Amino acid sequence: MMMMSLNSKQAFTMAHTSLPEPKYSSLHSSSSSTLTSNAPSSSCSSSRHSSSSTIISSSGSSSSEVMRRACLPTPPSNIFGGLDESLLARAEALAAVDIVSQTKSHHHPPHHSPFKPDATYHTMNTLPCTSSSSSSSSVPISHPSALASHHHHHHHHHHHQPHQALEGDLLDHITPGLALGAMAGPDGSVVSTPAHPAHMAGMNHMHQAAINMAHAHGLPPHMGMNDVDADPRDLEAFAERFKQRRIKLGVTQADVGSALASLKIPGVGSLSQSTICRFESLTLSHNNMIALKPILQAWLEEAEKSHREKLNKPELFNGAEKKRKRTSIAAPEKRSLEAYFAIQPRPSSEKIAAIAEKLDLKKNVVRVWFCNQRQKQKRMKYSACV
DNA sequence: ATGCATGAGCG
DNA sequence: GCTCATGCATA
Repeated sequence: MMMMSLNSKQAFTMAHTSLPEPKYSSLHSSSSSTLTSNAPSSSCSSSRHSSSSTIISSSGSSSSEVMRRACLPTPPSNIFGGLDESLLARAEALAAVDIVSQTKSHHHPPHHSPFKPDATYHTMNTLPCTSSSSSSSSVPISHPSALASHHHHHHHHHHHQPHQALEGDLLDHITPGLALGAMAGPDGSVVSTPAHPAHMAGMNHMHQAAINMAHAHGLPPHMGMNDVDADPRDLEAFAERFKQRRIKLGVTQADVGSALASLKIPGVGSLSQSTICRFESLTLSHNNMIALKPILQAWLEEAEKSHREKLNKPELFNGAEKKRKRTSIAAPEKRSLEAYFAIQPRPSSEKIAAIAEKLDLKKNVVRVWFCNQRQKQKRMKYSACV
């Protein structure tokens, strides 16, 4: 498999209504709770979905994602005044149109499965799981101190609050449709993924204190708390250098992630390939970037040091359950969600429920989608900085 | 490289 | 129930 070169780096400067985002407490002491407490899950594949919108028809999501970010149909900000409904309707209409146009211009695998309502596909391959990087200890990093202290240059104007009226109307608008079309439980949500108790077996714990300790311990004095004030520009530069040097060392993102555990920095375990990738591409929050920087920098220095040693004397050693299902939201539904998001990024629970039913998705899926969408907006490159 | 998800912590 | 940091599963 080759990797896609699609880069998510698009310039994009824009004023989205930004975030109020005041605090940063974070810290993650992840514990290996094998419980399946939440996860409202729902019946796995079949179940309600009468909506004709086929789910499968979508697949070119990644590229569209980029486009999406690049050119968001930012709605006039006065929307909340009163034309919300019309706007929404319009957005949906547009979405519908898009669907059509896109559909025809779409290539697609010849094979067409009947279609899945939920669009969730499972792949349960039960690996004996002796995989190499099994240590799934996560590293809850974050810099309370950093955050708390002074840094952060977040400014942004905040956005106005949508009015309740909007919500009401919006719902009214929506509800009728689904009532007729699809039936679902009262709350529409229900069952869900079988719950995968096994997937987070070994997370570790950590506290901010530990992090601070980490700095006190193995990290160069000049970088510990200092990078607290790292400005976006520095982070970007570092990320870039990091990637370059990492590649030069012939190490993959995944390798870096698991190698972090070897640094033995108190409280620092391993990280996933995803996180390393996001760090390099700056698709993490500013704070997360700052928290990770010293750790990755420490790794980089260690790695280069040992690499040099190897070069000097190369001759000395020449030897040598079920898985989580990923829900897939079809393009049409996604467009609708985006339309809603443009109007109201933080829909109420009720509204989420209504949207979920209308799109024939699980409520939890919709809720999570909105959460993730909000997080995306906060990603470094496109929001807070620069 | 990214989409959808989990879970800690905080209200 | 949200925000955040992260991760698994996937394209």
